[in-house]
Amino acid sequence: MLHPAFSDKSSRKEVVRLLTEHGITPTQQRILIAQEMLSKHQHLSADQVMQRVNAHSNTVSKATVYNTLGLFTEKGLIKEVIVDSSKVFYDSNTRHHHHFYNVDSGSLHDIECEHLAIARLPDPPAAMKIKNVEVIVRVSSKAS
Amino acid sequence: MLHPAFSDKSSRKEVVRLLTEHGITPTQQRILIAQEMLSKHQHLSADQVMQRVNAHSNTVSKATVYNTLGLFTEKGLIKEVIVDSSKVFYDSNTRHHHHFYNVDSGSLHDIECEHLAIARLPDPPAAMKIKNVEVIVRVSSKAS
DNA sequence: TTGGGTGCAAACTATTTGCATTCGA
DNA sequence: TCGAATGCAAATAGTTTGCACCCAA
Repeated sequence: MLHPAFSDKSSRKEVVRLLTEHGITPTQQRILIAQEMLSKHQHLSADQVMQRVNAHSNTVSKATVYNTLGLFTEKGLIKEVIVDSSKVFYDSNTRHHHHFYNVDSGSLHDIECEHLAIARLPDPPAAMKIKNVEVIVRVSSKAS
Repeated sequence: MLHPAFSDKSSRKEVVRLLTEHGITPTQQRILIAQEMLSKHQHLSADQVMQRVNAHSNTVSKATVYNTLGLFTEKGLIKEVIVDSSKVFYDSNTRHHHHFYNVDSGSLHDIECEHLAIARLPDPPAAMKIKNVEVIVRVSSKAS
């Protein structure tokens, strides 16, 4: 299941359209980062994005990667996943869903919403509204 | 609801017994940290523990606070709560439960297990076993 | 004496910030 | 042109590590 706006490895033109639609000025660096991040459903850390974008050339600085991923998140292009205290993951699947987190390998797997139901969610504290409900299922290898 | 082993603000003697029972050598610093952390059900960051322990005296270093909280977690005296990319919270409630996380104030509130049921949890990936299932309900003030 | 346990300063890592430079409309 | 975007360096904050010291066997 790919990003709503994509059907295969993102062409530059598709990426430019998508950024524009989300109110993001499509610059050279942002296009490179978006192509890497949105080409398929995946969970990448900022550092992984940095490495992939700069695998051949060396055109995007670390600060720009961080700032750009933050911008994409704010604009709703991607989502942050907080499961590990040591780093943030960015998820190109923006549909509401949950995660298996493999604590041995550090890898994430989606749990589609229709495969996990929450019954009896209590009311939030007074004067608060629910922003989202996230389920993290931490797994480890049976051996360990 | 207090820590299983406590009925009120922890006395030094109670803390020493609890540490010993969990296989932790009760040193001066560990006792101070345990008294602060375990006196009631609460969610504190390492930094908050540091400040409280050293509020009057200045006897425990930052590294020792981190190492000690890590040790307590490993020995099952407290639990880590990962809801915010900027810091880890430590929870003196070791029973299985979930959390409301107020993204405005950064405060956590327990959701007791019996108030939240999960239906249809899918099987974990092959050769993996479930370590825990954690639900985070992020809330914000209705106004914002 | 000696070896693991303890505590802390310093190191490390992820992330953010400030500002001079460059780019895109 | 000119404000927005970028890149870099340095700052920051949370956390981890390396090593001196201590204590029980």
